[in-house]
Parts: sequence; C-alpha cells; structure tokens
Amino acid sequence: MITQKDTSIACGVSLATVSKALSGQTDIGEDTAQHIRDTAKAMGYLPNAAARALKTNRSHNIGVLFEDKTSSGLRHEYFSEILQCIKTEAERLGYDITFISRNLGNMSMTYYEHAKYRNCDGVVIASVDFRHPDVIQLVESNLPTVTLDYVFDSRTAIMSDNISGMIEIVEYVYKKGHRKIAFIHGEDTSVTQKRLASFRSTCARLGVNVPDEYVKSAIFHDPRSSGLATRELLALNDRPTCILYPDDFSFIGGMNEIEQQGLSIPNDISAVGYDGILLSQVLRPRLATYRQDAVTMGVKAAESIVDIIEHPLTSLPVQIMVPGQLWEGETVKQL
Amino acid sequence: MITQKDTSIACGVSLATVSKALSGQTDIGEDTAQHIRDTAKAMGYLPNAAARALKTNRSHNIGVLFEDKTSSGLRHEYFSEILQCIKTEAERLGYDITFISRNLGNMSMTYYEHAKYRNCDGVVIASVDFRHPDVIQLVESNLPTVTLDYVFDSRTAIMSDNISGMIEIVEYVYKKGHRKIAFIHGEDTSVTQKRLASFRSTCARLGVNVPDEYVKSAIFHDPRSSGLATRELLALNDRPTCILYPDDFSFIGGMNEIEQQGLSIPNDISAVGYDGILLSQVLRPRLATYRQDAVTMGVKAAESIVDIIEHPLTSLPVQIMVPGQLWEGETVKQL
DNA sequence: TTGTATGCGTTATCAT
DNA sequence: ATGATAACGCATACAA
Repeated sequence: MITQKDTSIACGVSLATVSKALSGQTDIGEDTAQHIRDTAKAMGYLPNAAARALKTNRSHNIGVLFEDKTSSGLRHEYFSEILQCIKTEAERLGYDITFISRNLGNMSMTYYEHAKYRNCDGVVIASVDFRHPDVIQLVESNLPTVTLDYVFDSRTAIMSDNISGMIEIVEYVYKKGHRKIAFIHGEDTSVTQKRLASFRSTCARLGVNVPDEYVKSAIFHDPRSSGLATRELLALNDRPTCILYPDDFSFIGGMNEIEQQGLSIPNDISAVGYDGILLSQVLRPRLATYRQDAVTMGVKAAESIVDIIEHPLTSLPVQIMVPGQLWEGETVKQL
Repeated sequence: MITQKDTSIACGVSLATVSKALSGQTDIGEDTAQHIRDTAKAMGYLPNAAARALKTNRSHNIGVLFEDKTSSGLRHEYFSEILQCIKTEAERLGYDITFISRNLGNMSMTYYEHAKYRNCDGVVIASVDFRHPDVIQLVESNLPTVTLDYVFDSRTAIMSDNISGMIEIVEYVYKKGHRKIAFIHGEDTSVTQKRLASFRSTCARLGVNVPDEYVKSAIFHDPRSSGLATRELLALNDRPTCILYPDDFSFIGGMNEIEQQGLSIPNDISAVGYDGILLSQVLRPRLATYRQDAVTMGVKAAESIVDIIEHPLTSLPVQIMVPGQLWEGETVKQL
C-alpha cells in the first residue's frame, strides 16, 4: 500500500508537504504541489479513511437504520427505493453508507454504540420501531440524526405527507360520487394514526358518514390480512362502494377476494392503494394510488444529515414535508 | 469519548493491560481483567473501529456492489432480499456492510480504490455489469471477492442454479402436456445465456420443437417489454400453449396482454415466472415459478467472503450452486 | 502477570 | 514555501 510517506520519499519532500499538497492547502508552491499530486497518482496512492478518521474525528460515513421486519424491511419497494436514493445522494456528497444494527458478532450493542464504534458522522433512521429505547437513546445522543416518517422533538425529520395524501384520496373518491368509503389501515404506527385521523376528518368535513364497520385493521405489505378485511367488508349488509388499502401491495389481497366473489374492479367495487410502487402502474386496471415521493425522501434525508454534520451550529431541526401525488388510475368508478 | 487510556488511568493499570483485558488475552490476571472490563463498561468505553483498523489492517467491514440499474437494482425483490440476508449474516459474523460505488464526492474512483480507501476486508459483488473493466480490476486485485450469479476464474461465486431451474420448469410444463412452449427471456446476460441454453437443450431432449418465433427477447423486471413479446406470441398462427417469462414481475405485463385479448390464464394460455418473489404467491391464480433461494444466496455469500478473509491460505475458490425450487402454482393447465 | 515502547497513516501546529 | 514533530486510539513485541 502506497502511503503519503512513500510519496514524500519519491518526491524528495517532507511528509507534511505531501499531506498539504494532496489536501489542496494553499501554502504549497503550485509546481511542487502539482508534482506531488502527479507522483502520488502515478504511484497509486490512495488515502486511508481509517487514518483520516482517527485523526480528524470525521469518518465521512453515514449510518442507516433499516430494520428487517416484514412490513417495512427492504422487501418493501418504498423503503428500498428510499435507501437507493439516500445512498446515491450521500455518495454524491462524499459520504459512504453503513448499515447500523444491534449486534455485531457476539458483542451486542445499541444502535448508538454501533454508530459510535464505526465513527459515523450521523445516522439516518428509516424504518424501525421508533418507540424502542435504543432508537430513543440514539436520537437523544450527540450524534446528528434524521428520521423518516416520524418526528422526534428538536430533530430533523423527513415526512411523507400522509395527511395530505389521505385528504387527496378521500376527496378524489368523493368527487367520483362515492359516499360509502371503507378504509383498511395498517398496524398501529405513527403513519397509520396520521392516515386514519386524516381519513376521518376529511370524511367528516365532506359529510360522509363512516360507520365503525368500515374501518378495518390489517398489516402493511400483507395481502392476506387485507384480503380478510376485504372479505368482512364485502359481507356487510350495507357494503362500501370503495375500499382504501394500506398500500399497493396489500391491494392484491383485496383484489383477489373481490374477484373471487365474482365482483369486478371498478364496476362493482372501487379501490385505492397507497405508495405508487411499480406494481401499481403495471396492473390492469391501473391502480388508483397516492404516490409517495421516495426519491425526494431519500435525497432530502441525505442532504439534511450532511447539512447537520457539516454545519452543526447553523443548521436547524426542521420537519420537511415531502408531498406525494395522486395517481388516479382506473380503479375508482364514477358513480 | 472514553478511550482505553482513560480506563487505564481509572483502573491504575497500564494501557497495554487494558488493551489485553478488553480483547480477552489470557495473560492477564482474571480478577484484574474483570475489574478492567467492569470499569470500562461503567465508564461507557467503546472501541474505535478506525484506530483498530489502522493498527491491525483489518476493518471488519465488507463492501457490497449493487448497481442501481433498472433491471437489477434494489427495487428488484430478488436483490433486496439477497442484500438483506448478506447484511444479517455478515453482522452475525462480526462484519459491517458498506456500499461501494464509483464516485465519492468530487473524486471519482474505481470500485477497487473505493474498497481500499474504506479498508474493506473483502467485497461481495452482487448486481453489476460484470464485464465492466472496473469490476474486472476489482476481481483481479488482491482483495477477497465473492460474486453472485457470475463466475470469474479462480474466484468464489455463489450461483443460483439457472440450468436446473429451467430444466425443472420445462419438464414440469412438458409433464402437463405442453408441446408448444415459448420463452421470453431477459436481456443478454450470463444468467439469460444459461437459461436459454438450458431451455433449448431440455426441449431438445424431450423432443419438443422450438420454432424461432417462440423465443422472444425482453428486459428483466420490465412488464412492458414482456407484454409486447406476449402480444407477438399471441399473434402467431400457431401460437404457444405456454409462455415462460423472464421473471415474476415481468409476468404481469404478459398477464395484462393475455387478459386484454379476452384469454384466460391458465385456461387459454399457461404461464410460468421466475424468482418466487412475494408477488408470485399472492396473485390468483398463484403463479407457477421457480423460487430462487435468495436467503441462502445471501447467507452463503457472507459466509464465503468471511471465510476467505479469515482463512486466506486454506480457503479455496469454489462455485457454490444454490438450488431453487419449483413452485407449481396454478397457472399451468393440464392439457 | 504487568508495563514500556513503538508504529499504523494521517492531519495540524509550529518552526524555519 | 517547506519541514520537523506530535497526536489520534489501539495492538503488540518485548522487557521486567
């Protein structure tokens, strides 16, 4: 491995001069500096991130938290897309991405300890149980953090606008003439609470009555549970004309149930998903859904964490609302 | 930040003693060692990965290559599942995962340079253009590497068994009475070549004639192109009774096309996917497919790279074949 | 069993 | 404009 020392010998200058030349300091003669850079390149010099981190206490490494739970892990396209975008944007800004977990080999550690151990400059908390003590410890630590779809006091959060999303969906469905609107929601998370509240308040504002039987609980990204909820809805005496699903993928479960009962979408039952994953747009009829802008979420997350890292004094904790977009699709019938 | 030095002062012993006690050396008195460990824990000592890496030249960090291309990036569940499993298994073995890319900030670097810069102990090459010079440089370097679904000479590779997969699919379809079997394959990659060769040879062995028009080219993970290919197949005078798709997700494109023409699956046209992603099992009828064992792929990849890292002298380059499994589903009709 | 000393590769301070 | 030197935190060869 070629080091600065090797380069300094080859150039006949001191180690300090090499270091300065390579890091672009201005107090080195332009010709000397250029010669050093050329030589270093020719020799195949590569900086050593570990040495640099040890000395500067900055690793240019961002930790990311992605828990591997069924309903939220990387198999969910919304999250894998966000990860992809965090990665790309962070790299553009000069940072690498390392996964942070709670055990490494036989030593079990908290997220905070893991992040510290790896000298992470900051952590993006994307998909976890935000109420877990270890997450709270991390957020309350001195490490810069950014959360996605969950707000901690005095911390920056990137929020997909679930309130507006649900408003737009309900208003759209209402405009199409639907007055019997059912909502199958995901498990009890912050996101679910927002969507549910928004669903109820929007319906109330529009004068749409929502009987208790029209609100069903299911599990995110789990077509089976949404299928069961759909079955219950279809069995009601006064069944809904439109069903809102927890997410696009879960809609598949409802779709199967509806078709199996000899009903057709949207002629007999209308349906709306959530997320705007690829699947929603290749189904026929195209699924009505609310596209969450995962790209912007990821980019903003990366930008924010880097901003906090690089400007700790001037950066303020903010909640960044990322608007989505209603994709009307073809699964909501005009009544 | 609490260091070993802080701990040594608190314990009234030397720095070396602390280091040994914490790393479990045997040449320290049991009581002393225990006291040091307790104190370190109480003080909140955390090891510093950068310092350790600098000293030992081992980072306990594994680089992974996942290119963000449409047809293979993290949005493809097969790959995101593999990544998930590599991550989990590597962490179990005491290694962290860092993404390796080709540019960091303004400096553009090769994969090899990036991996070296981050002191990666090894690299898992999962989803890239394997013919790219930078990938070849990496593989031919002194860095331990493991590839997925592509073989380099004298290097360990984890291979999903595409040959057997296609054999099983064709034999299954044949057994169901089909003699007019079409194959829509993905873009020209190593995987496609294997599947295509296996498709042709198996058909030949079974005495199934495959006219040229029955072999169509499409793009992985792209329902649109598979839909177009399907349309062409359906328009043939002597159209196939069964269509094999590049992957489960692409099947959606075919499904739409078939249904749009008023045909039904499997009554009029049978279909088989590839991958065994979640989607395939929630569709109705359940899609016949060949499940690629992404879990084992990921676990083996992590195990292999760690083995090469930790036993460089005794570990041999091997090709590990990971068998998949035919999932019969309900989309192949008995003729 | 414990301690001393050195160096990993880099940056940064202070001389020159 | 350039160089000598110390320090970051840790592991280890060697001395005691």
